[in-house]
Parts: sequence; structure tokens; C-alpha cells
Amino acid sequence: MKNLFADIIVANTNVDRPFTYLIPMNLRDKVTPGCPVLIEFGKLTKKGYIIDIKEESDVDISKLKYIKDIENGELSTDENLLRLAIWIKHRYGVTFDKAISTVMPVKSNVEEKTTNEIFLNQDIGEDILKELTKKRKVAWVRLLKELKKTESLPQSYVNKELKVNSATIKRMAEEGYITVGNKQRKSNPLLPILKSLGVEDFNEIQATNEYILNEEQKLAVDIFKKDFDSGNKNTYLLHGITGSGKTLVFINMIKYVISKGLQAIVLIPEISLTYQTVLRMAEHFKDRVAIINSKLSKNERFYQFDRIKNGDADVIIGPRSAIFAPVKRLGLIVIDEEHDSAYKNENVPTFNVRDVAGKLANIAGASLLLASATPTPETYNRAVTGEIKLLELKERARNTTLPKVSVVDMRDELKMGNRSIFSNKLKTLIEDRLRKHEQVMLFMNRRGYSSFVSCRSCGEAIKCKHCDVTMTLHNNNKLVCHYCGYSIDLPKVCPSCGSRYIANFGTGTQKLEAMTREVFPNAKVLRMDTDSVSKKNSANDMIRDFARGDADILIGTQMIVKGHDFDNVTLVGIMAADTSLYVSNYNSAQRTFELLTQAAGRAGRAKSGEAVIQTYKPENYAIVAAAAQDYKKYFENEIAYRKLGGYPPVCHMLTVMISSIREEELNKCATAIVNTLKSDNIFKKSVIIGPTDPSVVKVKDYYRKLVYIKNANYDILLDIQKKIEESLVSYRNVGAVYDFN
DNA sequence: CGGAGATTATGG
DNA sequence: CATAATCTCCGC
Ligand SMILES: [Zn+2]
Ligand SMILES: [Zn+2]
Repeated sequence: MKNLFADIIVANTNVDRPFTYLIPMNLRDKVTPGCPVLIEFGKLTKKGYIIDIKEESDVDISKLKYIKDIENGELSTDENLLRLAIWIKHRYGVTFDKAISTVMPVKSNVEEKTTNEIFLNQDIGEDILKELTKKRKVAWVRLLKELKKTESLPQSYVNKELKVNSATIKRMAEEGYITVGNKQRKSNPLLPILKSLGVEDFNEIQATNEYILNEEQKLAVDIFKKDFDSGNKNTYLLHGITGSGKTLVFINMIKYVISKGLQAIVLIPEISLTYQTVLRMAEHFKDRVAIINSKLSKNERFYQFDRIKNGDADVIIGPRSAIFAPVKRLGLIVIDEEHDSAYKNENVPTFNVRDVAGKLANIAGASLLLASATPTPETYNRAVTGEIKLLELKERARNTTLPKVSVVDMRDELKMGNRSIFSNKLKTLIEDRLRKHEQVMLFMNRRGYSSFVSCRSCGEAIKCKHCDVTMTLHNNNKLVCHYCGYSIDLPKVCPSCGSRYIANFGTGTQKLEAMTREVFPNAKVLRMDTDSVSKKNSANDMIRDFARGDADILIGTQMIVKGHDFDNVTLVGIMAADTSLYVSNYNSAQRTFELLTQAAGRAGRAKSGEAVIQTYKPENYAIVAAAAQDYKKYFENEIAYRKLGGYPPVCHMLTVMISSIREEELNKCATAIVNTLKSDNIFKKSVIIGPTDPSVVKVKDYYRKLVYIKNANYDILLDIQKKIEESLVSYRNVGAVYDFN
């Protein structure tokens, strides 16, 4: 028989190229591309991934070794995902190894939970039972009777429910009636889903009666169906105003895809994977839904992936990483809240899942739907140029109107002598809602800046020894650094001046809560932020409490405006609307527009509502457009800005973060790199900015510098990356990470 | 990455 | 000349 060869990427090495191995006879029908295997690499046994199987090899056959074995306990990646990995490798300039491990996030089936299981040994007849009853061994009979029904029972159940103690069980085993064995108990993979919904069965989930599509929604679904039937696997932007019922549209598209025997992946930002969202999906797809989120344990996660692999789920719902779910018959990918920053992978490879999903859809022959009320200019631009199809929803689904939004210039308030964080307008409106027993949401436009500790005498905030960051106070009276994890006990005296007057400055939301209670002493106030929801599932509880009307005012960060609708909320106050504008990032206006639109959109889901935006920058286009709820206006301004600055989507941008333990070496290296790039003819057309300091210079004792390179041609950026890697070889202590946009 | 052999430093 | 520290190449 002819030899079979496999090209293999060796894991955990720096050798970023495939090696050829022979496939032994006994593994021939077991290995596939994407399969994890064990190989002898040099002198060591290493794990590797097959990326290709072929009948020819250009490598001298005498050099070749055989694959040792298949790596068990790791799911094999299917061919689509493998192709995706190879694309990721080239697109983001990472190693094969990195790319493959990115697409297979389920590392292994961690040790199966084994519990004691009790088995029936022999067929127990009525006579034996009678005899035992005579001996008054009631517990024995009780257990045996149960076992006759089910073959085997877990010991915990026997102990607790049947009240048969371990001693009895031991005796029964000795006498040969039963055996105590180890059963690999596979817990019901649907359990975590049911648990998060607080039901025991999918049939308990009541259907809400919003299944009927309105005209606009129907049109969108019909366009999709028509394309789908004619074999056009398109990319769509579903652009609908807040409350227009985008979810119902894609649910119907998914149903159609399922009816054709295919599966769908729905990506939802982790923060919006809330009770309401999950319930909604479970309501439509019942036990055919698989849900992945960060709360799942390793095992639960594995089971979800296992179900998907076996085709036991039609719809896979999860955050960014769910794009790599091992779906066999992919028909549709939905990315809900397409604009969300959580879709960007912060680690290398720094992909945006939009792009990865686009490629995967292309590989698998599936459609892609991007849904948002505030699409990124990148995506909307693709719709404008006709590259992707635009589906629009311009009306609110429940016959309500968009909230009335007003902007308050806080500088004017200050001039009028109002130093409170509430503008007069917002204050009167809150009072009005409290009187009418309607609810209010106060949205603090800030990342949940955790509380830090600073000195009242010298003003110094306590910083991490290893990073340029202030440490944050945790409830166990420890100061922790969010960048490196370094933690110390809360010091009694100021480390820089020795003063004993050091104090904890609360978070933005805590302060807002205190002020709110002061200004509205009779209102019931609920605060929701990372601090207050650290306890498991308490976010759900809070949401339910608020929805039930247990509080009048809900205060919080992004968390409160994503993934929940409250019918009785008729007023939203947006505090410090412009803080997200001050981030030095070409995205900051987009982020601001998106957050304000989303927050304002929470008002008046059922009744007519109102929103007040408090800002010091009322003239900024993001704020103006958000107040007018005019996406087009926003987009025109944004795209003009991007053109002017040469930012995406007009240009591609490579951000290089160069880092080193040694500051001088870093500086030398960074300037040298910039100089070589600038002098190189091929790169001359690129705009090169830097080296500049990032907002946090030192992290984990490493100093960092940033270099930005802009070019309309993506491939040139990849060449530049290669060039930088080459120059970096001569600097032993300097490394770089690359972020492509 | 990490093993192995080659190369260079160090010291008496 | 021995021994250790450092470099350099290479793996199917
Ligand atoms: Zn730190
Ligand atoms: Zn001090």
C-alpha cells in the first residue's frame, strides 16, 4: 500500500512551519486534518496538529518519522475551522500554533466527574424480596425495588432520597446483591441553560405573543429567504432603530435556515447575554439551543461543544468565542450588536469577529447577518458601497415612538449656579416620574472605574509596583492591580508621605448613588455595576427586582443599558455623556454615539419616554446625532473624520506595541524601527506615527511604546510587520505585538 | 521552544 | 587543558 503523509504543526514551539510525518496503518482511518496528534519532534514527544494529508512528499523519506498516536481528550478541529485558522494566521501575522489554538478553544474534556454508582447484580425475584422483608431488611428492599426499575442509581441519591446509608450499601455489596461502581456521570448539558432560566423544563417557558412580524420585519426576512433559496449566501447589515425588533427578524431567519436542515451561530456580546436574551432564544428554539458563556465550567463548556458537534443543537448562542463552535452544517451567522467593542479580541491574534465570521461564512457557504442600531462606520460603509446588503427597520415594533431626547450643557448649569450632578431639567423630570410611579434609569457613561485609595495629605493614589496604574480596592481590604494581578494588603499609612489619612474614593456609580439618595430621599435606589454584581447571578436578581418595580431609580454603567428592557422606564438620564469621547482612539466618537443611542433607547419601550443627555461638549457630532437619533447624520460626520485622519475603513491601521524591561533599549529600538520604516521605499506611502507613549507606559515591569502605521493596502501592513520582526531579532530584550484594524 | 554540538570565556 | 557559559543551528 502507498504511504500516506501528514503535514503537522508542532504545538508550543517557535518553529512556525509544517513538518511531514508518516501516518501509520492503524491510524489511517482515524486521522483527519485538524486532528491533534502526538509526534516525536527532535528528541521530544510533542503535540501537533495535522493541517494536511497527502500521498506525496518532497521530503526525503528516510528522514520521516511516524505519527505516534492521536492526542485523546482533545476535540479534533473540523476542516472549516482549520481553514479558518490558516486564514487567521496569514491575516493577523500569527504563528500556525497560535492560530490553531485560537479556533479550538475547548482544550480538553477535563477529568469526567466520577461518582459512585450502584448497580443491580442479579435478577432479584419477588421471592428474594419477600424473604428480605421477612428479615425486616426494609432498606434493602427499598433499594432493590428502585434498582429493578432503573438498573443503576447514583449513591448520593440512594443515601439522601432512599435513606439507605453507606454501611447498608456495603453489606449488600458484600452479599452480592449490588455492586458499587464508578460511573462516568454525564450531567445533562441542558442543565446550565435551564438553571439560568430558573425552569426545570423547556415547556415551562411561556411564549410571549410578539411572534408576528410587522411589514418592515417581514420584508427583511423575505429578502433573506429569497436570497437563501436562490443560493446567494450574502452578508447583510440589519440596521434598525432601538426597539425595532431586530431580534425577531433574525430569529425568523434562523428558523428558516433550520427548516433547511442547517444550523446557526448567534453572537451576542457577553454583557448582553442576559436572562432576557437567553430566555427569548430558548422560547423559540427550546432544547435545540446551545448556550456558551463565561459562567460555564470547563466541563459544561465541553458538553455544549459536544452537543454542537453531534448536531444536537440548531442554534448556538454565545459571545465572541462562540464563532469557533464546531458546527457541522452552518447556514447562518448572526452578529447582534455588531458595533460592540467586545467583538474585538484583545489578545493576539487581535481579530474582530466580524471579519472572522465573514471568512467562516465564506468557507462554509453560509450567510452572515450583522445587526445593530448603531453600526460601525466600517460596516455601514460596506452597505453604502453596496458590498453588503442593507436591511432597514425604521419603526419601533411596539407602536411606541422613539424617546424625546434633550441635551443639557452642564457648563450652563454651572453658570446658573447649579453645582449638583443633576441638571435642573433632569431633576424636575425625575421628580415627575417619581410622582407618577414610573421608573428612571441613570446611566453613568464610564467603564466601571473601581474604587482606588489615595492620600488626603499628599494626594498620591496608591500605584502598583509593577505597572503605571492605580490599584483598586477589593472588598477583602486588599489592593489589586488589574493589569498584573499584584495584590497587597491595604496599607495603614500613605506609602509616599507616611500620613495616616488615606481614604477610599468610591466609584463613579457609588458617588452617583449617594448623590441620588441625597437629592431624592424618598426614592428607592438600586445600583448595578461590577462591584455590586460580583456575586453569582445577582445581576439577574437585580434586574428582576427592578423589573418588578422594587426600585424607582436604577443606577449603573453599561451593564444596565445592554440586554434588558423595562416597560415602566420612561426616563433615562445620561450622566457625563462625554467621558467616552476623551479616550484617545479613533473609535471614541463611535463608542459615544453607540452608548448614548443605546441608553436613550431604553426609555419608553412600552410607553412614550424621554432621555436627558448631560454633557460638557454638547456641540460634538456624536452627541448631537445621538440626541437627534439620526444615524445618517452621525455616519456622514464620522466617515468624514475617518477620511481626514486616514482611519479605518478608509485606511487600514497597524498598531505596534513594542515592549521591554529596559527602558533605554526600548526607546532606542522603537526609534530605530520607525527610522528604518520611514527610510524604506516600499513603505514610504504609509503614514507612520510614533513612537509614542501608550496611556499606561509600564505594565508588569515592561515599558511600552506605540507605533501606528496606516496604509490603504492591508498587505503592505503585513510586510511591515515582517520587517519589524526582522529588525527585532537584533534586540534581545525587546518584543512587539501587532494589532491590525 | 529546547537539545546538541561548536565556540568562546575563564582560570590555573 | 578542563570546565562552564554562550552561541547557532535545526527538527520532518
Ligand atoms: Zn500591576
Ligand atoms: Zn501621602
